[in-house]
Amino acid sequence: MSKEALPGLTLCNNAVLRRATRKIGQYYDDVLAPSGLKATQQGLLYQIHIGNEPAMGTIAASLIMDLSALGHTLKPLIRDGYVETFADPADRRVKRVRLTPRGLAKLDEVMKLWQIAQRHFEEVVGKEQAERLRAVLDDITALDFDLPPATQ
Amino acid sequence: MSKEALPGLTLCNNAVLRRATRKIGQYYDDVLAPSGLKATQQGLLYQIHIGNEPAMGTIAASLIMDLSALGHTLKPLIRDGYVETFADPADRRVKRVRLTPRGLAKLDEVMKLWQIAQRHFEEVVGKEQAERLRAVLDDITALDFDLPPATQ
DNA sequence: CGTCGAAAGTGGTATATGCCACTAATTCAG
DNA sequence: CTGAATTAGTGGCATATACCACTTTCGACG
Repeated sequence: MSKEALPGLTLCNNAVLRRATRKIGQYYDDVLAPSGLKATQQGLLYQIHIGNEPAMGTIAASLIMDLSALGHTLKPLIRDGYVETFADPADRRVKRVRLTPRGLAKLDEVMKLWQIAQRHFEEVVGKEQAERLRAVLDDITALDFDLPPATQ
Repeated sequence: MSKEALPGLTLCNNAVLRRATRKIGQYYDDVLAPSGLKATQQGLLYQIHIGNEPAMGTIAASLIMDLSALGHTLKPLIRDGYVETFADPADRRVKRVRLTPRGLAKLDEVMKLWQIAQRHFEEVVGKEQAERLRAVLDDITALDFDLPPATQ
């Protein structure tokens, strides 16, 4: 009996998504490795870069990520001097984030690797297929799954 | 300028995948919450259940997950008495895994919640769309992205 | 104004995952 | 049969992510 005989592996939307994320994440991480950054960190630096000194809550919302998780994820980047934070003068509850010059340089460096990873990914998967995948994922991500539909 | 104006957010295959995984994972976790298990744990219990007292390496390979990561993930489940391990008599390097009776009961319980989550997900996303998504993700997951294509 | 509830983050705790160095058990070449 | 190479897991360390209880600020209201 081949492994394909196992049911369920491909039935759960969440499980399939997770598994794909591990695989693809592994691939991007491997390509970005020479920079010393993980793909998640590259993505976060980029997100900060394209934002206008975004507030933490803004970043978290964009990435659909828990605010506290973002705080934790940011720490290594602050520790390594790529990112710095400062209180919004208009509302001291708000903490804004920006790249340091060092962080900007690092982002340049890692984006070159990202382009290689992205290009090869699209070669292997197919540009159309990749585009379609991203579109579908974006659509789904934008949907509203109210909690329990009939958690009776 | 709307948030949609930001480039890149939807350009990186890995970032989009990760973001979707956070969102969908959140949803499944929420629905499974009454069981006390996370969706990852439900998936792992299920994987163990459908395997034939699978070896750790076998599980890790099926889930495309690092072997040591699997070991870590298994610990809470062992601690809570849902899962037990034993050495393969034929090859004592191999450690096999199985559900305890308690684990089997818990799996039954959580699978009911999973069905609710899964059903509602497919209602919201559309059955066809969900199937297509899983198929594409499976395809991509099966591909071989040799490391650096031209990491020059 | 003072009070009170909402909003934004922080810290602690727990799971999810990966890498690396190391150990134990097997396999295989000679 | 013995020593080298391989295979399966473990443990430590680091990042990724989430939830919850708190603290600090704001803003609204009487």
